[in-house]
Amino acid sequence: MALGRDYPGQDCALARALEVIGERWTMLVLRDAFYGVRRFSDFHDHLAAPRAVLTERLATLVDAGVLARRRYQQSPPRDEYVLTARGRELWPTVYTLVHWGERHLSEGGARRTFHHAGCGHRLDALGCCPRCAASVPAADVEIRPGPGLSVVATDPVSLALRTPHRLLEPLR
Amino acid sequence: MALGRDYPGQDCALARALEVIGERWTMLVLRDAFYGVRRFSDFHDHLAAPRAVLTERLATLVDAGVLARRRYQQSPPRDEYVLTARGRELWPTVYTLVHWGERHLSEGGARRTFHHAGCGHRLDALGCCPRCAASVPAADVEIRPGPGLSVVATDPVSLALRTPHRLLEPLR
DNA sequence: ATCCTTGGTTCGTTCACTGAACTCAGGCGG
DNA sequence: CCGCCTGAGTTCAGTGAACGAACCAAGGAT
Repeated sequence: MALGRDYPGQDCALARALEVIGERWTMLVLRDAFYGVRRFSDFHDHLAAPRAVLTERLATLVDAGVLARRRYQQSPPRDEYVLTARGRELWPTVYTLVHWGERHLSEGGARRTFHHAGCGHRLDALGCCPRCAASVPAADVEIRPGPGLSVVATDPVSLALRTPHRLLEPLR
Repeated sequence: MALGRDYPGQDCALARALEVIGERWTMLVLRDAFYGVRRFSDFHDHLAAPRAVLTERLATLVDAGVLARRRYQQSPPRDEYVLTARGRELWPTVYTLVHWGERHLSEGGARRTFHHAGCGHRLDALGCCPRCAASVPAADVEIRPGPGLSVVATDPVSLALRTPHRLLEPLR
């Protein structure tokens, strides 16, 4: 009990949330899940996190009801990890943090831009469409490569994200 | 949790942001800063994080321009840590994560509720006021104790947060 | 029969977090 | 002047988590 991934004694919803999504790599796993990544090997190729850590994080997220593990083919048996409704509600958190990073820590312009898939307008700081004056759920967001995106990554996920893509749609 | 510092190879604003605020305890430090905590000993008493970790996290946040270290008295020399404009822009991230935790991980009702200080209405999922139909900056948010808040904590910060309080205002 | 792919598990090394003790400087009470 | 208190750290040994490379297994494909 001495060490741990939890925050005992913090009577706070933020601490509870961080026990689920605050561990190293977890937010990047969620980001990839929103981008359409669903398979273990794609998460691994794109993140370059140790496999054991990835296994553990995916299990934690499934236990918390953020991801669901689904069999998508029987032979050979293969599972994929998809966001649940509860997981999709984390989109504002992921988006606002990406937006903050783009604003304050990105030299050379945005790496990716996010648009309302209906009208094409770029989302504001909270993930709302300034034209439609409404918040945009993840399923209606289109992600596009931005001017600051480097071109060195060669893994399939990075390549797929070089073209505009709707969130939550599987990459392949 | 033992977070490493950085995410090399991730050409992504989220990874850059997590290198600043993704380490263990850092988000809770920011939450406390929004709640009005400014002094090292108050952070320490409220969080119960090891002093060495707290020292390092505060230094990282100051280096990143999220917090500013300010001398508030000369004799004896004492500094306080206050959110900068850049740090205050993290409010939507902190709020949406607290909101998600309250919705999905809090038994027995919300621990704290957040209101538009102008009109008293409770904020929605993105931190906007449903009455005024506008996003509410941290300085205009009032935090109130909720029905799920336990009463066991006895540190000065927890006690001060038993009464409604405007964000960013110093606790004492 | 052998190789390849997917999705892991195992394991030794390295590194970050923990808690307790220690430091230091400036008041303060007697 | 002496000892004690407070705020704000620093130091350090012990431990648990992350790392990465190797290994494993089931089911095709050649």
